[in-house]
Amino acid sequence: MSAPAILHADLDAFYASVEQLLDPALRGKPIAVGGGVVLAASYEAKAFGVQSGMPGRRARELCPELVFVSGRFDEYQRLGDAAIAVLGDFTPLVERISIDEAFADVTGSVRLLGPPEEMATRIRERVRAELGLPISLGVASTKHLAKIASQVAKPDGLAVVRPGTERDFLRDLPVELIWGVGPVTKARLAERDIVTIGQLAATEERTLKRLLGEAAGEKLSALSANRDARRVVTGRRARSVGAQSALGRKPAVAAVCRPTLLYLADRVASRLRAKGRAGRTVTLRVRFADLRAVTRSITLPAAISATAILAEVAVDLLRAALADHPDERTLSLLGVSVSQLEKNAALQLEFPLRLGDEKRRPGTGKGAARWAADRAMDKVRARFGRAAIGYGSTVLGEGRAVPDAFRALAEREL
DNA sequence: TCTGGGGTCCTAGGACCC
DNA sequence: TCTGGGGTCCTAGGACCC
Repeated sequence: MSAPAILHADLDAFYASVEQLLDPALRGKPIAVGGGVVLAASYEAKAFGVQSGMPGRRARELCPELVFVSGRFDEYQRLGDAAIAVLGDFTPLVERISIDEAFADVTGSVRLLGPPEEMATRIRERVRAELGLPISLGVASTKHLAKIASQVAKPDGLAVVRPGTERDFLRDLPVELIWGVGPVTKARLAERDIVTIGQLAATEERTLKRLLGEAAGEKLSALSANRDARRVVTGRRARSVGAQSALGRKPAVAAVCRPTLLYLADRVASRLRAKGRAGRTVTLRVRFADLRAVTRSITLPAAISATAILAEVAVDLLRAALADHPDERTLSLLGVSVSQLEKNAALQLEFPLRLGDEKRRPGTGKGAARWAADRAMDKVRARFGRAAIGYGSTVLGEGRAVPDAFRALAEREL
């Protein structure tokens, strides 16, 4: 077997590129997808400093001629899938990271399809010819290097790190190009005058562990010295499911909290049911007016996926969180997530509704009735769409910052 | 110039068990 | 009885990524 050959593919300014593809009038112009918040910006807009996550007002200040488009989320999904599928024509070992990004291990395809660099070139040509989209590729012997290479290649480029040149390639790059080094770690390293990956590699692992913790120290020590043993993994499954909503500034009263938690619980629980999964740990996230966030969680004796039960647990957790913060009476965000996922959704039929309740037989009692009601609602939605029937969605449906269709794009495969 | 939503992984302390 | 050590689970918080 020849040297490992890993590709990392990354569609450039993906949502914005799709909009410019579908509407030629937008090409060459600074555009942003979104409105209240910038969900994505074209390269022309980025040149003005416009970034995703930025408030729309701020973006307009930076770039007065910025064109806002509302977003065609079904097209993003379709084209993202199609681009990743091109990788699948070169190897079955494709690990999708997000809607617009994936790793591919082409080591086993070299003999049949040629050098990895040629495969990368053909992938870029095909995505351009068949889909009309720019895509950047990195080619290297590890995931870490391939990912950095694709960032270096952007926009619309190809970068190859040849076997044997890895350490040279890394030496003068800034530490923040390492996957997992963000602002905090960067600052902590800078205090020790560690700025480049070469300097990081020259630092004792002991020192890094003391500075950054056991796991982070070990990881950075390995990555900086080009010891990346991670394999490309197909079919990764989500380990948690969540939903959250920014509220602006809302009083912490039942009239606000209950419908919001019901809506969030419904989003989470219906996703779980659709995949025949359920989870034992429920985590509630609260952010107060000052943007300080706290979480409260509980691990249940059995996994759940019924909307009403999840909502009740979330309400209880919120009560506990508010009791611990009696001064905070204004909320800016609520979130609900479920983890410790299990395969069997039917387990919840035996879950007692209240602590101390006796065990119910499967198929009887309130839990079963609620589950059956949820299933019936799921079926109506499958035929007529999500808005046809529901709990809190109509309460919050209008005026929220981000459309449900965008939320769905960020969801991970369960 | 603190801004949206969906995620992953790590740490640290406490409870509990052997 | 006291002391020590190891392991697992749970909870809360935090850094980071797309």
